[in-house]
Amino acid sequence: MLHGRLLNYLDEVARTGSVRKTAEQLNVSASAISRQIAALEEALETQLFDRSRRRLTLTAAGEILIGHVRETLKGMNRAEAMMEDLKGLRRGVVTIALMSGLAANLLPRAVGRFQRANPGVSVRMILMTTGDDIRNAVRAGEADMGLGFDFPSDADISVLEIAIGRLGIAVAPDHPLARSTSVRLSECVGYPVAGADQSTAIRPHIEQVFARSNLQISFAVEANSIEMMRHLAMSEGYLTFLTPFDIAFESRMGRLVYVPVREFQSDTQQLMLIGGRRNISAIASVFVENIRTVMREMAD
Amino acid sequence: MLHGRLLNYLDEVARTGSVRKTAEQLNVSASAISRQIAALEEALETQLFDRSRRRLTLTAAGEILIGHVRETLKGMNRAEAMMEDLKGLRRGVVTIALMSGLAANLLPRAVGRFQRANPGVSVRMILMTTGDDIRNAVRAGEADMGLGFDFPSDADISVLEIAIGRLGIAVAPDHPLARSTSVRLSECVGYPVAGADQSTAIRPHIEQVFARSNLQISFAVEANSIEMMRHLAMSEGYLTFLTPFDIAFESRMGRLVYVPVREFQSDTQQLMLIGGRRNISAIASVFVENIRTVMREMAD
DNA sequence: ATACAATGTTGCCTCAAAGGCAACAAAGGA
DNA sequence: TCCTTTGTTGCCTTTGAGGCAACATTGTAT
Repeated sequence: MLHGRLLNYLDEVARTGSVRKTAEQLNVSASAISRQIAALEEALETQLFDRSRRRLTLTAAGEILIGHVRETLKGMNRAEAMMEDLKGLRRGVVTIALMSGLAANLLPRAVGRFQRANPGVSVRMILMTTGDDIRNAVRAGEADMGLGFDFPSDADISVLEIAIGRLGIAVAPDHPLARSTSVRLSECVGYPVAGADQSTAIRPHIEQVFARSNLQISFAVEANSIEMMRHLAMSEGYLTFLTPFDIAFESRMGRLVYVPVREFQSDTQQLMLIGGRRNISAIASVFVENIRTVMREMAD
Repeated sequence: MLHGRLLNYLDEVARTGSVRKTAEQLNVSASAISRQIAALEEALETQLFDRSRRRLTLTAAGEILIGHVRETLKGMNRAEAMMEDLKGLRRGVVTIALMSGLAANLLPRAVGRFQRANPGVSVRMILMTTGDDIRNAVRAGEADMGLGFDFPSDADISVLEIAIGRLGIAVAPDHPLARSTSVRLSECVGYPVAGADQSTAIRPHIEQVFARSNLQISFAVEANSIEMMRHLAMSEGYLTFLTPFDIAFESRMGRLVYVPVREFQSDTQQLMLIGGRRNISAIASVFVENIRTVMREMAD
């Protein structure tokens, strides 16, 4: 099996306080249990049980560990149940609601992997314009999960994965600033800028930082489409303020370059994958794991 | 170590898609990894990787399992870090906010165990009258955790443990109903009843069920103290509506008997242990684990 | 106070299982 | 088509987990 028997030993010994009772319960010898626990304590260089009286009682460190142990055992049961569920249904629907800008970058790879491994399961992607729409769709059960930036914490929403991205500039490889490893905000003025308009979530961030630096910035072009901003940067040489997530694909292709901006250091954007409160379906959680993987890959 | 190396094998193979790369990375032979994974798949009777192309790619079931694997590895790191923290501070303060009624039953045992193992750590118990007070105390950081019934879900609150208790009647062992294993609501009328008053959380539940059954009930005594109700049941022979949690101690001593009521079957009360959103301190999570254990013991 | 029963631990042994090495079949690329 | 690289398998070594019996220690009942 995946997990050694030590986990069960610890759980039962913590529960009964007795090595011999545990031994009888689990059909092993008492010595085996005693030895395994002693070895673990030595490996961790931490006393887990208090043996002063005749019963073994958990120490503070032991309480911490037993929490992890029980969480692990429960998790394994959940996983096994889900895998069992999966054997039946090889078809179904997974629905995800997301911000329009993310459609071209993050999702396609995740969807590709997923459907290659799971033909017969169709994926519905619902593009939305505001974060509130996404949250409502997830809360109402219209979507199994949602993907977007900076969702506020919410009772009926659980955060499945989170990745931080620092706002910076995205420019074509032949742009004067493309070779820098880091730029100041003052270096950005003077170049034609294509910016996100007032309807986007990024805009307030940008204005705030410019105001703090006492710098005046004028946008040569404004748009509510990240897709448009990417093209303006790639083909027309504009400077844009975006995060690495927005240009992941173009970055790999060598068509755009991301450069961090010093003043944006503390202004991070959080890319969040959210789900509803109720238990997610087996096939949906498979898809979740695909997205998680891609998100982690993009965070490097 | 606690967890076998298989966990790391799975994680790395899933990441790289290659057995040989993983072998080099982890300083083991490729055959060892290949065999372990194959053995696990046989034990689970489930294909975890797709070997159709040259690379190993996760199947749907594999995605499920890898989620559990990574959660386990992360959890182990957290636990180790906490245990390390613990080595330094052998003293500190843990603060818990709770409903007055719970003071006499659940907490003393948990506190006793905890302080016996951790002298030098003082425990502050703040008794409060309403659930909202408790939530606010936890949210504001005035208490490390809170214990009470039926907290509504809340963004800044995380549920650390939950135990369900069915409402029923609590009577002295010599009460006519004490020998029943289950009673109907109609059997309860005619006996003198000591009930919780309007300020408590239990009261609405009770009234609702009586109304549904078209039964009229009159309370001979009303009180806002569960302590008082227990004494009325024990010494004066009153019938009270309570949950097993309220009389756990007296039940063990044989001084009160809990009997389920059929009509209350679906009316459950949830005893919840809650914490704030931010990471809990090492010593506080030790205390949490103590309470969890006691809660599980009382749930049998 | 003493004898007894029960507990956790340790020494010695057995055996299963994990790991390493080399060889093999198959798949992808030049 | 040839060659490299991949995952796998057979055979062997080595590690470590488990069983049995004896021991020291602690709590309990007489």
